[in-house]
Amino acid sequence: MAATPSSPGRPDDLTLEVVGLIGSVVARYHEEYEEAAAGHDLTGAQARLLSLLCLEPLPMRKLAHRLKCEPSNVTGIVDRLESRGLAERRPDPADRRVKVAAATREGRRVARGLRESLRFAREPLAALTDEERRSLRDILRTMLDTEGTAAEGRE
Amino acid sequence: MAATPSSPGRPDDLTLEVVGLIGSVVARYHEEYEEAAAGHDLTGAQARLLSLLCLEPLPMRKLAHRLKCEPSNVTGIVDRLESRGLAERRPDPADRRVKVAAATREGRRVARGLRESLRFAREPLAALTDEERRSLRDILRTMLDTEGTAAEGRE
DNA sequence: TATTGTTATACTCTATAACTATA
DNA sequence: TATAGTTATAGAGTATAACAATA
Repeated sequence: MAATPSSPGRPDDLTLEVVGLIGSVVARYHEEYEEAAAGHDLTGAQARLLSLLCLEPLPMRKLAHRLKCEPSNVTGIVDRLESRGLAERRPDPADRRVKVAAATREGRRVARGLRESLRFAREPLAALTDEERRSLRDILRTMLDTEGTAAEGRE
Repeated sequence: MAATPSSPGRPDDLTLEVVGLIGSVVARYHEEYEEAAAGHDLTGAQARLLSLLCLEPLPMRKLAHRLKCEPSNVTGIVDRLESRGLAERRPDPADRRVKVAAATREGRRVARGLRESLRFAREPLAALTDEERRSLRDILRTMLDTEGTAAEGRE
C-alpha cells in the first residue's frame, strides 16, 4: 500500500499528472488506431469487429456484446464488411436463428496489414529498457485489477 | 537503451503483453469516459469540447484543431451545448469574423461533475505506491516522447 | 413465450463542398 | 484574395422499438 496515496476525495499532484499522462497515451493510441484503420479503408468500428472475427467466428449477438453496442448496429457493420468481401455470415447448424459472422481470407489479410501498421503502443516501448517494460507490465496489471472486471464475467 | 528490445520487425513476448495491457487500459478509459459523459447527458464529443472550454474560451477554428476534426463539425457540437445553456458564442473585438466559444457557469458546473465522476485512471492509481506512480510517470513520459509529437508544434 | 437477427427511425459525429461576412 | 464560421449533404455509428423466423 502507498504511504499517503490519492484518497478518493483529493488526489495529489503526482496522481493528477499521471492521470493526465494516461489521458495523453489514450488519445495517441486512439488517433493512431483510427488512422491505421482509415489507411485500410476501414472505420474504427469495422476494424475492431474484423479484428474480433480474426480470432474466432462469432454470432451477431456475441459480437454486439464484445463491442458493447446494440445488436442492431452489428447488422450494418457486418453488412459493410460483407459487401467488401472481408466478412461473411454462416448459418449455425445447431440453431437456425443464429448467424455466425466470420472473416474471409481477404478479411484476415486486411486485418493482418492493419495489425502491423499499429506501431504505436509498440514502437514507443522500444524506448524503454527491459526492466522498465516489466515494471510497466506489473503496474498496468495492478491498474486493471481494480473492480470493473466483474462485468466481464458473463460471456 | 534496452539490452535486446523489441526490434521494429519482431516484438518480443514481454512487449506484446504490454501492448495488450495498454490496449485494455485504453478500452477501459474510453468506456468509463463515455459512461461518465452519458451520466451528464453529454456525448463524448460534447464532453471533450466542454472540458476544453473550461480551461479557456477558444475560437471555433482552434476548437476544431484541438479536437482534430473539421470546423464544420464544431458548429453543431457547440450548437447543442449552447441550446442547453452550457456554452456560448462571444464576438472577438479584434476580428469580427471570429466567434469565441466559452463555457457558461452552468457549463463549468456540469464539467466539474463530469471530471469528478471520471474515477478510472485515478482510482486504480490508488492501488499503486508513490514509487510506482513516479515510475509510471517517467515511463509514460518516455513513451509520449516518441516522434509524433512533431505534428503538435503548429498551434 | 422467449430469443436471434433484422428493419425502421431518429440523433450525433464525421468529412466535403459551397456559401457569407469579414479581413 | 484569403480566412472564419456556417450551411448543405451524405455516410457511418449509435440506441430504441417493432418485426419475422425459430426455439
